[in-house]
Amino acid sequence: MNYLMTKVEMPLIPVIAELEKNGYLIDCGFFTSLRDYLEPEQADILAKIQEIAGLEFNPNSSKQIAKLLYEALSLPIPKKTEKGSPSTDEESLTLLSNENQVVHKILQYKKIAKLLSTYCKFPLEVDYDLRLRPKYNQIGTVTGRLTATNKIQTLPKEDGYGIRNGFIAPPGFKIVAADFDQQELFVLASVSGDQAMLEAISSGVDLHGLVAKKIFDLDCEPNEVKRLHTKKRNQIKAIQFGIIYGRSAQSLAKELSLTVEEAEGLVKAYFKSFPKVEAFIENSHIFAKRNGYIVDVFGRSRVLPDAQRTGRSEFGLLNASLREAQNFPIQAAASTVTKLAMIQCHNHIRESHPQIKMILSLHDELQFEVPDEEVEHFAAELPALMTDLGVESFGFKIPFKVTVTSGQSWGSLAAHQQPSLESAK
DNA sequence: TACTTCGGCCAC
DNA sequence: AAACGTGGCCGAAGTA
Repeated sequence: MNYLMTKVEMPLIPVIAELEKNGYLIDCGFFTSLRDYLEPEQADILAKIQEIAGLEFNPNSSKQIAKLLYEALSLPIPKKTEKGSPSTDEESLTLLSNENQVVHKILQYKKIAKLLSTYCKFPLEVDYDLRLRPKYNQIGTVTGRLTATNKIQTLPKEDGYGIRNGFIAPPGFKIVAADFDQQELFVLASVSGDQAMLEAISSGVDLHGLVAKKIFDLDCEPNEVKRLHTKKRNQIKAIQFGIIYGRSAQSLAKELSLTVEEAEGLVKAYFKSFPKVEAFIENSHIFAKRNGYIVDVFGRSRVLPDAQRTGRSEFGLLNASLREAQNFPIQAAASTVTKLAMIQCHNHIRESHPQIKMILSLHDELQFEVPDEEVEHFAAELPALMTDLGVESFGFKIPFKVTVTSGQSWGSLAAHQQPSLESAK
């Protein structure tokens, strides 16, 4: 039997069962108060929009918005949807927001509508004990990641109202969260075997800052790049994420307000610094073209029949496949790393901390509900539990890094006091 | 009423 | 026309 089946997926089943049994405690009062605050706001904004557009106008309808903006008001169409209709998404509306006051109001309305329709209904979805119990799907993605119901994986971070504050620990308990730092970049460095990137990561400094310093030849410390050269650091950040996603120079250029040539130059400089990253990407493309599938270091595979297309008219399909081939070995291996960490945490809790509950798994993060008196101890144990995974033979020669935070709610997690790096060694 | 498609938007 | 990978889920509108 192969590794993934015997050491990952099968042992994970009882962990997921626990996760589903535990659920996440909800502060229902928080959400009903927020709803009661937002509903009149929404009604006010709707009234103002309807003054301009007519009484039966519904800003929840993209069709009606398009009709109003592009027909009645004859505003220019910034972009179209996949099917060719004039787009009314946030990006388009923001571009038009100076043209007409109603656009601004529609944007405000959409923000509130999203919160009310999607993120204020948890009180209706909790069980008798006020716990939300998402269902995890172990085979919900092609890459090995978990999927989950109840929007537990898509709670907004910067919504202005602190939605995450409504996800709480009971009295006498704290939420303890553990995140892998830059998990996918660690994976990329490891599976590509790029010595420069591995060293950059091992150094423990801000990775985007360090790479920006290297590529732009900055003369400050890597950890100061974020403050002193924010823009340059953001460019590197976009490039590094772009590599994980197979992003084109063209779309990088658009996001960073650069010319395509400038973006291409940056990517070139990046690859010059990390040659094995470039080779790894090329090899992923070549493998997928040759074989019609791709496989990661743990043996997880994905069929990619479109990678073998050759026709001119199939170029789009081919390229989409090659991006998938490029992303898969990174995202898939990262998902296995998280699953291994889940299994270790679960086993350790079962043996030593019967009061602790695992309550969330979110791609590169795990959360636990921990009795106050055990928080210190468990927080200190977590990094080793999640990083000593026995995966050296799969190419992971440098340890992953984990950051632990804790707090009364998901929205108020704060850095946990950690032992210094020196004493950890 | 039930289901599907579309446009849109939230996360990692 | 766009050109960024993996998803869930919302309301509107159309269809069975």
